[in-house]
Amino acid sequence: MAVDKREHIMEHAISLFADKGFEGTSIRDLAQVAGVNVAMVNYYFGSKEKLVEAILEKKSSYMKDRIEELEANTNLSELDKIDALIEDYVNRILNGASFHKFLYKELMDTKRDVIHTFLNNSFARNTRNFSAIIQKGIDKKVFREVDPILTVTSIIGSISQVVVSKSMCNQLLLKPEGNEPYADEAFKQRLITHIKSMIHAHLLVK
Amino acid sequence: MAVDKREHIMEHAISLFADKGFEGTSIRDLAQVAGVNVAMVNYYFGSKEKLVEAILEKKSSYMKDRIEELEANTNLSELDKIDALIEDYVNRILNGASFHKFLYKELMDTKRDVIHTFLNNSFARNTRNFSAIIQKGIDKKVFREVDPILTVTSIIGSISQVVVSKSMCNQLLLKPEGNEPYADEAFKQRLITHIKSMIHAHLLVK
DNA sequence: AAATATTAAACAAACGTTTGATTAATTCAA
DNA sequence: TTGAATTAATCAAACGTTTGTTTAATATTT
Repeated sequence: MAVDKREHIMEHAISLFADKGFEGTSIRDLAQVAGVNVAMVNYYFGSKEKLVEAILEKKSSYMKDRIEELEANTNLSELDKIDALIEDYVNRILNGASFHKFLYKELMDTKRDVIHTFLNNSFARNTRNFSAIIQKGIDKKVFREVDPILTVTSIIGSISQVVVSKSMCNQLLLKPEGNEPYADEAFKQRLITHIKSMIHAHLLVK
Repeated sequence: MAVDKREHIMEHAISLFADKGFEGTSIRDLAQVAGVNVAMVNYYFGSKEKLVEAILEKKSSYMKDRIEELEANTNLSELDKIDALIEDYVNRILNGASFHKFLYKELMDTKRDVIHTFLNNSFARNTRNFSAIIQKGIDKKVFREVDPILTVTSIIGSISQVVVSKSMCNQLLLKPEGNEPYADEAFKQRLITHIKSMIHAHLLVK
């Protein structure tokens, strides 16, 4: 049961950190929500900060492998690779919306330096690797001479913007408060379609 | 000196809240950085939370007025209005990068309910008003039948993504740590050019 | 002199963490 | 397979700090 309980605590921590922030979530809050004793967090993870590191270690190879795999793939066209990445990003980010929100908060936060640096490097490397695919398409003269880094920034930014606030999202979709937009397959598809359409026009059109 | 000191405290608060978060910034931190006594924050603002409300009240008509003004304007084409808004957003957000980061964190955070609700409504309303301009362009058959809400989401998301982390931004621009990318006029222009180019292709091309 | 601004000190509450006792699970010789 | 020995897990209580805030005295302005 030991491993299960660790993950049980981590899942609740992700959701609380996403909504209330790291400092905004007390270990007593977390313990209560997760249904464990206050001492358990320090027992299993050593400290509140190490809990964050454990969460990142567990969850954070994230898109890295997928991007590098696609970058190396020689069968797919650059446009196919970008389409695949758009789909993957939307699915990964929307399915793990709380985790992504939590990542984002930590990325913005300079307080926990090791974590801040780690996340900055991860995000920057993923963006760079992704943009290398676009650059290859430009070199092959399949794509227009767009700004590869900022194009990737727009893709990630489009998805992240959606995930920043559930209630803003519901307002924009004209859904009632309490709706779960990120779990809605139709919305996921709508977002994928929009981003693909925008990026295709951006990359391909004269 | 009273008003000046109030604003002096607010400016330092914005920058600290942006980097360390609301709960991550103690009043003692703030007082020291701002060079005032700990009691001054409560003396001038009443509480730490009311300090946030004062900051929002001061700074947060933000883009609302500009969007509504442009929406009502009958001289400009829809495309001109969108271009104007892209420029305004980039300039406003990058010039007030700390403030925007702080806004974003509060938008993501559900802990302070009044503020969370207020910001959600503001962001949603701005997005809706902005998208109404796009909708009008679609109705006039000047624009393609794009997704207006998600198109605005992409514009705002593209800019926000840049502002989320200064060190990620510097890494991507191949600038040394410590560089101030948001103050760089050339980068601002590069971002404006990219977004305009992407959105134009998205809106206009068959 | 009255009102406003500033201060150091003190407040209770909440914080992350540790403790020492208790229970549950596992190990392993008989 | 049993039952003592060892380890792991859980708990309530307490620890020392830090937190936001208040106080009461002092300084400055008006």
